Amino acid sequence: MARPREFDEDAALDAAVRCFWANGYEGASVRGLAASMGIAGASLYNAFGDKQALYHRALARYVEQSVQDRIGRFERLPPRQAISDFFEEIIARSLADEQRQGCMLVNSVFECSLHDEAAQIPIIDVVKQIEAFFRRCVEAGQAGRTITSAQTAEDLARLLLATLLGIRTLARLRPERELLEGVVRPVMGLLSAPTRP
Amino acid sequence: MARPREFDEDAALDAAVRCFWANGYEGASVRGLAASMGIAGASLYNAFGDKQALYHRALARYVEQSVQDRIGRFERLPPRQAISDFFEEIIARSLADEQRQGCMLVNSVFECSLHDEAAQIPIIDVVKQIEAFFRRCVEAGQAGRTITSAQTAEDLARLLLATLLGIRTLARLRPERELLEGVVRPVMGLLSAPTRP
DNA sequence: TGCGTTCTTTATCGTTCGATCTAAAATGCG
DNA sequence: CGCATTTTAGATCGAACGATAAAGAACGCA
Repeated sequence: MARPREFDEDAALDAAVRCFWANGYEGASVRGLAASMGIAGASLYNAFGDKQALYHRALARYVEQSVQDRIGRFERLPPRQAISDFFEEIIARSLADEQRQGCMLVNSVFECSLHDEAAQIPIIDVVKQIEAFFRRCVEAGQAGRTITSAQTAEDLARLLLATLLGIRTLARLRPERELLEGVVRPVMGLLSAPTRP
Repeated sequence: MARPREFDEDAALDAAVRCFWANGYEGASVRGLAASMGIAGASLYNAFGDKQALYHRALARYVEQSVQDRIGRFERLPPRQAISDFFEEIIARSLADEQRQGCMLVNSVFECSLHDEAAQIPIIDVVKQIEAFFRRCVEAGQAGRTITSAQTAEDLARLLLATLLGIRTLARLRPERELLEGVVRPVMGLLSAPTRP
C-alpha cells in the first residue's frame, strides 16, 4: 500500500533509551535523539508521536530489559541468595557505570513527577513489581526458615525496596564498593536474625 | 558612595530556594526566578552572578536550614531516640509535602551530576555530614548498650544513610505512611538486635 | 504503468532560554 | 549641589528548543 519504514524501530528505540538514559528527559533534545536514532526529526514525530510518548516507550523498554529481566533471572534462586545476588549485581553495575548514568527508572522518578502526573503510574507499577519480588523472596525464606520471622514479610520487602533505591541514589554520588556493600551487610544480617526470644 | 540595594538579599535567596525546589534546576527559568524573588533579571545577574551560582547559593541555604538544622536538633537526644525521631520527622515531612517536591538535596543529586561535575563536591560533603551524624548516634548507642554491636557502627550508619535516601525517593512516588514506616520498622528492630550468640 | 499512501528530507515556524546592553534612578561624598 | 558609583527596569541578543509544513521518493495495488 505505502512506502515501508526504512529504519528498524526497535534499534531506534534502543538508541533513544541510551540517549534519554545518558541525558535525562529535559537534557535529551529531539535533535540529539533523532541523530542518535539515525533518523530525521520529522520521522521521529511520525513514528513515535512526540517527545513524551517516545520517552515513555523508551522507559518501558528499559524496564523490560533491565528490571524485569533481572527479576526473572533471580526469581528461581534460593530466597536469601536471590536477595544477596540481586544487590551484588546492582552494586557491580553501579561501580561499572563510569558515566554515572544511574538507573533510568530511578532517574525517571525525579524527572517525570514534576511535568507529567500521569507518567508516574507506570513507574509506580514497576516499583511495586520490585517490591512484590522482594516480598516473594522473603516469604519463601520465612517458610524455609532461612529468613527471620521477627519482622513481617511486608516490612522486610519494604526495607529491601528502600535499600535498593538508597543504594542507587548513593552510588550516583559515591560509587565506592566498600560504602555500597556496607549498606547491604547489615540488611543481610537482619534477614538471618533469629526470632526474638 | 553608591546606590544601595533595594531588595533584601536573604529574602530573595529564600524565594530562589522555593523556586528551585519546586521546579528543579532546569525547570526554574531565570525569568521565573526573578519574578519569584521580586527583582528584575538584570538585578539577579548583578547580585548573584549567573543561574548556576544562584542555584549553589540556594542549595547551600536549603542545606543549612533543613539538613544541618535537623542534625543539630537531634544530636543531643538519646541515640536510638535520635534515629527514630529523625526518621519520624522525615516521614512526617514527606507526607505533608503535597506538591511532591521531595528533598531539594536529594533532587540535586539527580539534577546536578549531569551538567556540573564540580557542584557534586558540596553535595557529597553534606551527605557525608549526614552519614557522620548517624555514625555518632550508633557509636553512642553501642557504647551505652542500646544499639547492637553485631554490626559495625560504620556499616549501620551506611544502612541508615541509604534508608534515608530510599525513603525520600520512595516518598516521591508513594507518600503512604504505612509504606514509609514499614521501611523504618525493621531498621529500628535491627538496631536493637542482641549480639549474635 | 499510474494512483494512493506513507515515509524521508529539508527548511522553518514561533517560543523560550540564559545572558547582556542601555539608560534612567538613587545614593554618599566632596 | 554635582560627581562618581551602583542598582534599577526594560528592551533585546543569538542560540536552542519542540514541533510542523512542504515536497519529493518509494512502495503495494490496480
